[in-house]
Amino acid sequence: MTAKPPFYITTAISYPNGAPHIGHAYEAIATDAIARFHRLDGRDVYFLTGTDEHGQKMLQTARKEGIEVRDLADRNAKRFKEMIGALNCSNDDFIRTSEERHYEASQAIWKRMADNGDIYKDSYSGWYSIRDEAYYQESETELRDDGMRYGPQGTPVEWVEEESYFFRLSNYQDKLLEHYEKHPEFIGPDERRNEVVSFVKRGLRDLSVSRTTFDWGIPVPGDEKHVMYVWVDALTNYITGLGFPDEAAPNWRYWPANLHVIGKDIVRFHTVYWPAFLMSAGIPLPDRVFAHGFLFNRGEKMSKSVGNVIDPFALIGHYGLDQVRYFFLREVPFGQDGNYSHDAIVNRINADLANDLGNLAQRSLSMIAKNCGGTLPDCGSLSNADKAMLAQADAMLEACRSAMRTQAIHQALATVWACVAEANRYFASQEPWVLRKTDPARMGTVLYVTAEVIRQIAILAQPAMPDSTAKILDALGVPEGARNFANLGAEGRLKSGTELPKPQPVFPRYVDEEKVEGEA
RNA sequence: GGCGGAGUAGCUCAGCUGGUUAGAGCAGCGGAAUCAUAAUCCGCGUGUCGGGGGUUCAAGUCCCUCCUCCGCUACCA
Repeated sequence: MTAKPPFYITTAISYPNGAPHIGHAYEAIATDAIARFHRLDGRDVYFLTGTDEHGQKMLQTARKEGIEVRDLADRNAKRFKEMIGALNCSNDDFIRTSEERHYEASQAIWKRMADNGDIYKDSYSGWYSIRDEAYYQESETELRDDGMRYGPQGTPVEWVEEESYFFRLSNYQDKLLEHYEKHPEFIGPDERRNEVVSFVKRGLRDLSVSRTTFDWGIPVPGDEKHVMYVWVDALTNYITGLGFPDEAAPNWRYWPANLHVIGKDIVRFHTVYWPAFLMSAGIPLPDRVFAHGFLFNRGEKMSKSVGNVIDPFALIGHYGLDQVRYFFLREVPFGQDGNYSHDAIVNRINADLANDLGNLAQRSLSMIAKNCGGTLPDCGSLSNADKAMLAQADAMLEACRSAMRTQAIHQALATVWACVAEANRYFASQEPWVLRKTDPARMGTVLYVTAEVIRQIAILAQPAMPDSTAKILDALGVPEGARNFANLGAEGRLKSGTELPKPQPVFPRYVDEEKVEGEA
């Protein structure tokens, strides 16, 4: 018995200056599915998610609401944590950057970078927009008739000079390029890697990593009027979560991370700044950073003004949690942008879940209940059709693994649903309802084969739909301890004679109540 | 402007290093069956493979050019 190999996976941490939205939910669902996949495949998985709570925007939001920033952080972080729970995520921890442990970790990595000579004090100046919380090049700004200067977002800017610590990012250009070269899998999808490489090739400037204009952040060690600017603070969460700087901590063995799942908008921070920080601090680099796309509601970007902001809690309340998880994972090629609409969700729920899988399980299990005394029938000698059906089911695991190596979750599910479709064809062509009268033993074999195929389908669909697949596996009499990928294939075949509970439909059809609410 | 990607059936997309009548899912139309959640199964596509030119015995697949769309082009996360 060898120890399970570790697998450390993270989501980006969410900025909780507002309520969680569908984008946050999507990232959490996808990361959870990947985590569950590897857990079922025999890895020792550690899954971290959380909130990134510092910065000026949090302060501004708190001021606007007339509350203390820490209270705002507490309130909203709680809501994000609730969302993670409501989505049935299997995370091992939920980190908040306002926690004491994170202050320790961030100051430790800062010191290591400073000890390595990569941090120096200088002054930072430029046209600053308070509203954007960003500096701009003079060329990006314009002087308008009112005598005020405006930034590219149309917000007023003012000339600011600020003392700041800098990180010598410029020293890491060659090292980073070499790393991308030697580890082509470091950035995914591939299109993102090309963008990053071309960005780094243009040359890197040193990075401002502290601020003195606000104090809601982690103090710079030895110079407390500075707080760390977002990059060091936020990215460090990935090692805080494992006990850094205590490298003897029990969870430190999970580092380096196998996978950081992030949105495409923060690719640079994770594939340029983060590895440079880690190199500087003498910490090994993560294996891979994968950027997913954005979700659009009927082709439109979600925005408050358009009024199409979808609350994840409302969504899962309306369609069902596993239905929503399945929809996003199956419908959107992971890594690309995706569209969702009420019609698209209903279509997936009814076609893939209710009609194809749910109905297949129900029709076969009902026959077993009615014609085989409620126990799993004997498996007689196998016909070529039986063998072909089982072979396709047995082959799913390798195809899914191959897809999941590049986070192609949608492809893994497509593989499973191709088997669902084949099982429906198999069932229809074998006509067990006819065999019931002509050859009951043969009917038993067909029902056995069908049940066995459903078993494997359900096991492989667990990462996407943990609760629903558990119900199916219960209905098949599969013990709790026999639901891992190790139980797939010929070794794990269903045992004839097992008593089965009375079958219950698992995936109800979604019936449109004549176009009501839920304008999803 | 520079670099990169994309434009294939009503919709969403597969089509690797060029080679039999260009495919899948969904939607649509017709039929079969009745075990099942009116679910399932079978059959049905005359698509200018964005436009034009070229290379080749042969191009959706290579080259040139044009059009359209998208991403990246550093410090909001």
